[in-house]
Amino acid sequence: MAASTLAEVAKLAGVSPATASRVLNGSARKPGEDIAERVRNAAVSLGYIPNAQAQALARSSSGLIGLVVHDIADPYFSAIARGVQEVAREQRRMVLLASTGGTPEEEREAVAAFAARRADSIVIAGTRSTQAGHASANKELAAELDRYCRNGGHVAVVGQGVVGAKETEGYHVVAVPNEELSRRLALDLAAIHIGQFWIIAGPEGLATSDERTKGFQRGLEAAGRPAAEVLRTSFNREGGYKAGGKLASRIQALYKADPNAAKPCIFAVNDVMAIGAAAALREKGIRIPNGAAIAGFDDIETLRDFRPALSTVRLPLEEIGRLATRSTAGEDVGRTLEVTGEVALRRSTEKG
Amino acid sequence: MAASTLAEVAKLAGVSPATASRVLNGSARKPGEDIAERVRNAAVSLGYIPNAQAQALARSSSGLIGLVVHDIADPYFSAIARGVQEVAREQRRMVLLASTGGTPEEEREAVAAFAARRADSIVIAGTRSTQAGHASANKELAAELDRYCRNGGHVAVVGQGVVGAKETEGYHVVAVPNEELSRRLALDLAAIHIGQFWIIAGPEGLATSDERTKGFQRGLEAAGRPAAEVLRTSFNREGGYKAGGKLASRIQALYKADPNAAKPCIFAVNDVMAIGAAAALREKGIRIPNGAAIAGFDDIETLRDFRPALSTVRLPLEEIGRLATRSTAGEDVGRTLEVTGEVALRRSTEKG
DNA sequence: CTGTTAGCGCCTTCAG
DNA sequence: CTGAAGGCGCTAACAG
Repeated sequence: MAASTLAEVAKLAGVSPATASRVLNGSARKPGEDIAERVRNAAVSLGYIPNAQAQALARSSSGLIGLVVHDIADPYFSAIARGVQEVAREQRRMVLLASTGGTPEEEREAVAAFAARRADSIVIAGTRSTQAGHASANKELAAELDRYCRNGGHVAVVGQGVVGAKETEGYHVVAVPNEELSRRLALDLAAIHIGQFWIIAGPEGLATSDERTKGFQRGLEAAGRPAAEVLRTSFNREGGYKAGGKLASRIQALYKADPNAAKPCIFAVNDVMAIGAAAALREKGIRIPNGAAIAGFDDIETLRDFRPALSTVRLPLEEIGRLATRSTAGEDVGRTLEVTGEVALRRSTEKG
Repeated sequence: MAASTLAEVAKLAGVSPATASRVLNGSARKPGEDIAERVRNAAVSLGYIPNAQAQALARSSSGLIGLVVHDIADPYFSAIARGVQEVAREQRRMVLLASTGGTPEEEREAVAAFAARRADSIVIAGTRSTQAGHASANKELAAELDRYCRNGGHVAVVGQGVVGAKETEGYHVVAVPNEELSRRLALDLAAIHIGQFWIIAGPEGLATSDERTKGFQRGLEAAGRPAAEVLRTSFNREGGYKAGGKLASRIQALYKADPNAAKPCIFAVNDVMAIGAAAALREKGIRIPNGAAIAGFDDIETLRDFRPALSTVRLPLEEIGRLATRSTAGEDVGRTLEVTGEVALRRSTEKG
């Protein structure tokens, strides 16, 4: 027993499929109320559900919006996803989800799959990687997107543009001022901490991580402080934990050499890493903020109840998702797709 | 410039569309290698991307799997979503996402939308509500699902079955033993805590919340303890925070009346609520676990670094997502779709 | 093994 | 205002 079709509804109502279509779906011209009534009744009694696939094929617009994230379980991405989902709902469209793991090659696959499904637009929330090994995959991703746009697709990239993507029609970037914000964070921290700085960063070439690292260093420099040593690790909680473990030993050595040494300050390029690092420090007996200060980036909602409260940079994640989605839907959000954030100093970096 | 079609590829290769289709897509019989080669070249040079909509229409199978959650930014759901996504990828299918907010009416809408898109299967991860006001919406949801199944769709519901849904072919329930697990949790807690118990629960009628509450009460009873008083609030962090605030006053009163009163123990029906409650208690100066013990449910990954470590019940969320997805894909996962969890006692409910 | 012929379910010109 | 006809892009029976 298959779902009933428009033709069946039409037959039951004693009209032509064309008329039935006009009644049931949003057509320009409305048939007479009497006949419309019959059609609607027929539709209900048959439990008619329009076949969106067929509609999409006929009007070449699917009402689908593709969302690419690294990992939907990562709170950073799920917050953005919520924003995307919200707008999609408002616009009566549906979200197609793809978690990729983060390589440009996987993202290209996802984009291709979305293109195959004729998604009207695509939002890419993953961060760009400029690692040498990813050069050719990046090029292919850019090519794929370019083709998608030329075929009338709209794409919005969160964070920074896709490496090598042409600024074609329909290609938007929701810029996140990572560098500027972490520069400010560094400035604020340098004002209260006289000790040494360390940065826990993601793998080299990960754009978001690189930008935040660079901005932080610039801030330190502006404050007349020496550059921080950078520990590279994976861009997630585990990475933070490992790096935290290493730093713990160094911090212990520091205090052993000089019990009155100035308290060091750690900047992890995202909150999840900061939390991991904090866990490692705690395990080694280093208390925060007494033995070391630590700050993150993103201001992940789920992590706000963490104690000591984590200093971080608040990013309007949901809003980013909404903005990205709107920008692909023709709604002119204004040329300036730059979002803003703000430094949030809390207990984890308290003085003293 | 529209995307090129199979017909164009065929023409360029000098073959019929049928042949081109056989080469490019997974057909049973493979054409000769020489001609296949030509077709492939033509496809590449035209940048051919098969139109999944058209394919779906023709073979009446979309490769789509619909996922219904209350809120994708809630770590409980995003963990399940990760599992779903994972399996979908393995099976080369795509995930359609719908966040509903949690009412049966919205879920019905989502299911209808998935049905319209001819999703091959649907996974519903939200919790059921048996509130009186939801009775008719539940009925409609059940009817919608039933129809979907009769039309050949597969559905998997996480947690508990949809109220009133018929046990038709293609309808699976991934049962979560909420009651049993919280019963065990209560038993374990009763063994170390002699004080009073409180339960912070969601709104009445929310199945998951009700099951966990009931199980906990049963456990207390089995341990020879009086039933715990239940505070109903919303099923999220805010709800936990509010309830925590109320309890804080009562706990303070308790200690004021008797400075040596036995420490009370709070069970929040999910981790996110527990964290909210803990935050409220802390703000009112009640320390955990010294002034009060608290436990949650779910063992949310992002919350594991919370201190004091939260006692909870570990649920294999990702596995649940995987299982649900597999069960809808014909892969016979075995009749027993019951997952298991385990009590995890940690510092937040430490004795003394 | 290839090509031809019908659809899949719907929308949208066109006539009537 | 309604109905008939063609087409969206692809697949799956049939012929050849």
